[in-house]
Amino acid sequence: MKQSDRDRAVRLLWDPPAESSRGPKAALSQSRVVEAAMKVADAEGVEALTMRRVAETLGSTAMALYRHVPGKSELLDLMVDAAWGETERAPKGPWREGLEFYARQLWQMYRAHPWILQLPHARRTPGPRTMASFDSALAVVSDLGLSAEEMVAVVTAVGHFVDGVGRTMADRVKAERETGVSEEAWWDGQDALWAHFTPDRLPMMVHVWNSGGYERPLDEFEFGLARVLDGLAVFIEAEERPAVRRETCL
Amino acid sequence: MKQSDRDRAVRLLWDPPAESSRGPKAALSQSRVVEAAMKVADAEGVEALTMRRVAETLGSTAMALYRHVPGKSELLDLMVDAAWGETERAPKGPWREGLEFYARQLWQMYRAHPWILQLPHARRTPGPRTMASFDSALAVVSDLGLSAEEMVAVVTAVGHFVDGVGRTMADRVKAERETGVSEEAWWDGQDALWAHFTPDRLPMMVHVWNSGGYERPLDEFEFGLARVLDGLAVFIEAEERPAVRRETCL
DNA sequence: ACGCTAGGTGTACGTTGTACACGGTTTTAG
DNA sequence: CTAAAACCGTGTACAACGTACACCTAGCGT
Repeated sequence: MKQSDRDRAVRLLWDPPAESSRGPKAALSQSRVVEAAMKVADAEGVEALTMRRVAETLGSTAMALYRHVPGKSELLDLMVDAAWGETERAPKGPWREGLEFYARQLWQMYRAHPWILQLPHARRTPGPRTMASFDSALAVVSDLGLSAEEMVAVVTAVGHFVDGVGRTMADRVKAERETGVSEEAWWDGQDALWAHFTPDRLPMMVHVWNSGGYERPLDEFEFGLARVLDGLAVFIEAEERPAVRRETCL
Repeated sequence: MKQSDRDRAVRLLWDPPAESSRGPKAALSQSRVVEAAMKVADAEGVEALTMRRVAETLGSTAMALYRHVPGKSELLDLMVDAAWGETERAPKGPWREGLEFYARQLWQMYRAHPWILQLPHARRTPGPRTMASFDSALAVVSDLGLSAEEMVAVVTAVGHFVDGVGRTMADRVKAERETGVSEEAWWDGQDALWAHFTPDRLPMMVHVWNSGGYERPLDEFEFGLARVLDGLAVFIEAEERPAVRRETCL
């Protein structure tokens, strides 16, 4: 990606597009394209999100979209920021409630728009609404005597956990939509697989299965979130914090 | 996916392929194809993983691969299980060391084969090596008086966190490979973006930035893992455990 | 009234997974 | 020893993808 492309992406997201007066009245607009694209992705998944399909739902042609959006990549940028725009900012108050609120907003966004988790995340130019949400999360942990690095680490730790559960959830939603088979029905049909789960090979797995460990599974999001917040509490409320400082991990 | 496809996928992973005696000597084999595919994915990313590209590295043609692997989807199944085969089983011992070991094995696998995190995960037929690793993780938490559901929840919570950091890491690796620009250099070149980060819009973000919160970031994996394990410790070592039971979250 | 500008269309290209028909090679059956 | 059967690898072909390019048309500013 060239510098010019990056700057264009920034303008696209941060400077609202000026509408022109000349030429024929536009049947489409940037926001209409973005909305239509989100509807397609919500209903049919990211793999159905093609320029032709979006155009079709708008009663237009693929190439018409390019008058309102520079390309598919930038369309995705706009869609992601629009999704963040639907989240609420974390409120001021006790850090634990605030972080939990942030996590639940994230989770809700991923449930409404699971395609976000199937998109590449790094190097995506962050939009104003994305940043506003992150800013509100930082505010939640701003009065705890944490260093700036620690504030960032705390918020991103929550984010990483929600990303992890979210991805699993998104994959399941996608599989159910594509196959029309529920998660439960799918595993029930795997007799050929179960035959290989023998006590000599997978002792714990078989034991857990026979103890009903998969009949009423704990909610993965609720359980994990509670643990993560407990762990952050240990860190935040410690008298002296360990110095877990290193160069960037990558 | 039809039942026959599922059963075939199971056989593919769990029953070692019998080699045939008739016909010309095979220049390729299933394991050679899988190895070559992993090398391509490691070096060039999952988007470069095309049948033609894999065949090319083997000095063969795309269609030749179909004699050894039913299709691309099954090839991915085999690749994933092969990657799990490179991990070590978590040792018996104190639960915290065991879970940490499991998390580090996961992390190491994701660093060696970041493409795993870009593949759909749900409904992938688990192979023997995948299951063996999971089984060893269950064994680590088997003597703590947890219920079967809780054992599963604890292990998957760790998995979800590592998945989350891993995905971020994988995206960064991919972006660096594709663009040839390091993460740091990329953000340095985003002057047009920084111009929009004003104190009135993003007060905390600007404050954190000015306090050097991004100069020496904490290691996201190490920091988060310590918090998650702390949180699990609170749960595991509690006198009475809360009953966080619900129907499946999805 | 005229021309510039911008919106929308149709065609075309290279790349993907893989179905299908084919030709060559080796082992087994008679 | 010969013929058949089984198997390996190749070449061609198709539909779907993002999008470059050339084109036509509608409407505002002069």
